[in-house]
Amino acid sequence: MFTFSEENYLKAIYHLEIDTDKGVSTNAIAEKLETKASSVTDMIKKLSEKELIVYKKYQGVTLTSFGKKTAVNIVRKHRLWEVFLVKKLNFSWDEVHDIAEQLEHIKSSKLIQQLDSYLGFPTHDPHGDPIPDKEGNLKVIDKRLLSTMLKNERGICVGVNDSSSDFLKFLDKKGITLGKLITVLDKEDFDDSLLIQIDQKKLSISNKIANNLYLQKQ
Amino acid sequence: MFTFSEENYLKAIYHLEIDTDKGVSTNAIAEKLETKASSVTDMIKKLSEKELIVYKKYQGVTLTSFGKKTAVNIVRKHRLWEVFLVKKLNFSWDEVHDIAEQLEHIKSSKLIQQLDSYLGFPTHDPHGDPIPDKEGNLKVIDKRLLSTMLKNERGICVGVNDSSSDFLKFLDKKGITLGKLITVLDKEDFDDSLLIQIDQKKLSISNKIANNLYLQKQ
DNA sequence: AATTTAATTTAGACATATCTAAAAAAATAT
DNA sequence: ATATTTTTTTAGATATGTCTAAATTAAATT
Repeated sequence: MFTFSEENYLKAIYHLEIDTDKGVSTNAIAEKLETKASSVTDMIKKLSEKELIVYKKYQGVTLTSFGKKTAVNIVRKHRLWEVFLVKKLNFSWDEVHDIAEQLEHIKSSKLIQQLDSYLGFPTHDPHGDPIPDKEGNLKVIDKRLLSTMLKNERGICVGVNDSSSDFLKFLDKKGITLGKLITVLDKEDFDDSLLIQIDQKKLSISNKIANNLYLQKQ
Repeated sequence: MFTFSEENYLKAIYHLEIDTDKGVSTNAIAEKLETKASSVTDMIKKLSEKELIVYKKYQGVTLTSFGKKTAVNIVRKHRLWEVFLVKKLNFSWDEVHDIAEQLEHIKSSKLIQQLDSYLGFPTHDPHGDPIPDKEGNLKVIDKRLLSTMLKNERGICVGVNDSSSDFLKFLDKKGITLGKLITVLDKEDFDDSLLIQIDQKKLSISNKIANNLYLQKQ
């Protein structure tokens, strides 16, 4: 079907498209994939010939419906494998990304179908990101960044914006995991830091942290 | 570490080395991997530079201990994934080979360690082939081809020589699975076919079939 | 031992995916 | 509107892994 490289480009474009309404720029893709703009241009031509993306010179790219379907399927595989690693093989949520990056390229629709069923058709991965179903539909939940919440508001922690191992380990250390109830006790105007309540503890949280935590408002 | 292609060559050489005491020939590798001898020569040079194999022009190749260790690890991963697919994801034994060919290249020692533990440290894959342990040791069982057994001898079916989907489906159809007791009722000199007893049934088995079934003599 | 056949290697080509350096186009600033 | 900066593309190079066709070496046959 497609090469690993092609699949990685499609996934990158898919994620970048979510954050913008215009086309995705060559440089944005290069940055995301840690490669050079010239390499991106080369690959863009190839994906365009295969009708996975729409491309006009200097205009940025957008996924075709075929390209989007393909990209969503890769995301689906990535997130299902992450669930498998955490739920069945006892990995922690900060260890699974790199392995899932490999597993997402395994080609077998039956494999994914069976894995999905084996895991009980999960709707979210260990970081709270939604898992597309077989048709590519996402269960989007109404979530807000902790940084946008006001004093005395509260919500359940349902996701992270940054899945880096360092950030996730930090959350573990502070006892912040998905499903925990968080209440904003105070906001500090000076540095936008927050005083939050979680379990019995009070914690001071920097704006950078609050900008990477999603809550579902209660 | 190594590329998929390098790993596939190592695995092929490993399997071919078992059947011969001399070096493995270029043509044998080419046939096994369904590629051309010239491509094999190219790859041989590369593996030799990396000290995975010993190679002298026109002499055939042998794995170094480093090469063998690497190859055994790939075999280990392949067979563990096969067990996973059959035991956990309800695949049948004739469906797992191609998927395991992909999964065997996933790089993560922790993944394999956890998978091994999750599966209960299996010693054999769904086709009866032994799974090397972490150190690369194989539990070799004393098995004989059904075709070498004499009239009135019997044994437990413990493995197959040919893991092709067609052959395995044939065995399923005849009710021949690992663990079954098979008794040789008669041998036909004319075509070397066998009359065997399995469960309550009597079956006539061609020599080609008998040459691909391993029994553990009772 | 010479000849024929088979196996192996070399030479040169091609496709994929990447890169650097330079050129071209678009966006921004003066 | 012109000049400058940034973005994007092109041109040409490199590495991997493959191939065909030709040359070389080894093995088998007479």
